[in-house]
Amino acid sequence: MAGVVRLHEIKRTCASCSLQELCLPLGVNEEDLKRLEQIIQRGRPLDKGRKLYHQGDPFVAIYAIRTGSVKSFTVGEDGNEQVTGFHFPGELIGLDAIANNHHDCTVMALETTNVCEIPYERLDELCETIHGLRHQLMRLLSKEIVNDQKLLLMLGKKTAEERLATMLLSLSARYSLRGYSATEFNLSMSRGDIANYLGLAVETVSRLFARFQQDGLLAVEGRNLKILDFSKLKFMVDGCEPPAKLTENRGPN
Amino acid sequence: MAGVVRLHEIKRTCASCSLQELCLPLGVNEEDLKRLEQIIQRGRPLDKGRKLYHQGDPFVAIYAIRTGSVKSFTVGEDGNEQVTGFHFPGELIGLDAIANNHHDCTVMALETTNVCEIPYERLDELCETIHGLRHQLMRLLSKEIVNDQKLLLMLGKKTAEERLATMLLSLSARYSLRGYSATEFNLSMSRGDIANYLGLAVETVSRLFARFQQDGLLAVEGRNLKILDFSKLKFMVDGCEPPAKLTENRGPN
DNA sequence: CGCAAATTTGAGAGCATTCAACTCCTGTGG
DNA sequence: CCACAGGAGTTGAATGCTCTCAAATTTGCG
Repeated sequence: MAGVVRLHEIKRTCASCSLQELCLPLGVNEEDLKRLEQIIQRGRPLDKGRKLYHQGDPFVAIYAIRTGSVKSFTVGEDGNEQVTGFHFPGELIGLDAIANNHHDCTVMALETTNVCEIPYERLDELCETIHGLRHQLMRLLSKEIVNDQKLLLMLGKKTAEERLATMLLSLSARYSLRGYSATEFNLSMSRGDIANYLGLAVETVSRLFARFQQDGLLAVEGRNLKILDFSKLKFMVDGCEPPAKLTENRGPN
Repeated sequence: MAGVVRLHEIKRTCASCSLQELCLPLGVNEEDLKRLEQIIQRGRPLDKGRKLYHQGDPFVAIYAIRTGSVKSFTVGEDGNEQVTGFHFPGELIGLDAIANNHHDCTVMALETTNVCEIPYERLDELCETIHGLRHQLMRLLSKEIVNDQKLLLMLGKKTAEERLATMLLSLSARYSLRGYSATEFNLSMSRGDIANYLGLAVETVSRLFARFQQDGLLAVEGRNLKILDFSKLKFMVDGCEPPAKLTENRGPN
């Protein structure tokens, strides 16, 4: 319906997409890629605050972020939110819906965001014959499990300080992978989202940013962030000890 | 090598397995099931404390618990453990290894445990032609993501009390699904494992058990557990409010 | 039976939360 | 252009939940 003006941008193909290597096409040959492209739909941009899908929505498709960023969160029966993740270009979302045939979380745009919609049934059909695609999809599912488990480790054991440091380094690494600066970037999520995600109070996050800045680790100005001391941040994350070689004296096997 | 005595037990088939409906075979027809069975290996039982695989081991197969139970845990660089889950008959483990081609956690038997070993490459081959199998595998992967995210919600926001209540109810439901009593069962994991899993100190868990018992919610005696008041436990888990209908006055979409 | 590990119990300390007030930023309407 | 409303973010003070340390007690197993 919209003008044809930036059709070239909207109809961008996987083959020409810079995110190929992070996304579903990884490991799929050129020919098969064309078949994949045929089932992918690219709608209009999602404005900030708009939802891609709601918790409870029937499962129809999975989505890849093309530009922008989103947060996903679940709402418990008691009504309060838990942010389960932030997602950036090249990342696949909606995979949790395969289990129960409906989405278990809501996904909301943190800024203007473009997504690729991949109807699951048709993707599944393609998986039958395209081995690489099948495997990459599995890998991405598996990766999400690994990620969640890392997050678990974090929420279970780490202090507020360690949690924030971990998140900042994760963001930095992800931006870096996508060709952006690893040291300076803009947070697309609010302090509230960060706090919720990390299982902390907003005030605590605010105080931590203040302290990190005071300690010369960061330069923070609203949502603009500059990392000044990577090594100290990493030091926080790893606990305390440098990678010591543990002499395993545990049981057999 | 072992005697032929209980061969009938060891060579038990999927078709005759009572866990069929919880496990990989769900949605696979009889004929295809035979093909699946052919690739599955059932080794000797794993004694308590033995490890099924180590963090870092190359990825060869996924496993289904047949009898017994296991815990899975990751060891951070700083050396401390995080228990990421407990697994019971019918549950598939090792799925996290698909992502990076090596296991990201260690799995240890909590009691004598039998597992079915399913070589991944051959499973993948079967997935090519057996649609139901492919879909079930995806579902199980997805389910694990959903589970982890629920756990995240728990560790992020809940109090110690709520965490333990949540875990007990989860165990109860799982035992019940497997045909055991929902109200009385034996914990195969130590207090330490529980504490670690829930992100609490051992002492806290111990005190909670004492308090729950004192409040008439449970009867605890070592690892034997009887749930006396389900509704109160559920009440704890849900936060506080009965399923109130929230008048959603949020944004559009 | 006896040691070692697991569990329980007690007391005190600390980190993060909660409550409260205030500032800053943004967008809207006069 | 400016005043104002409202949300987002910051800062301060006090409470409290959970942890840590310490020691007693029980359980499991050789």
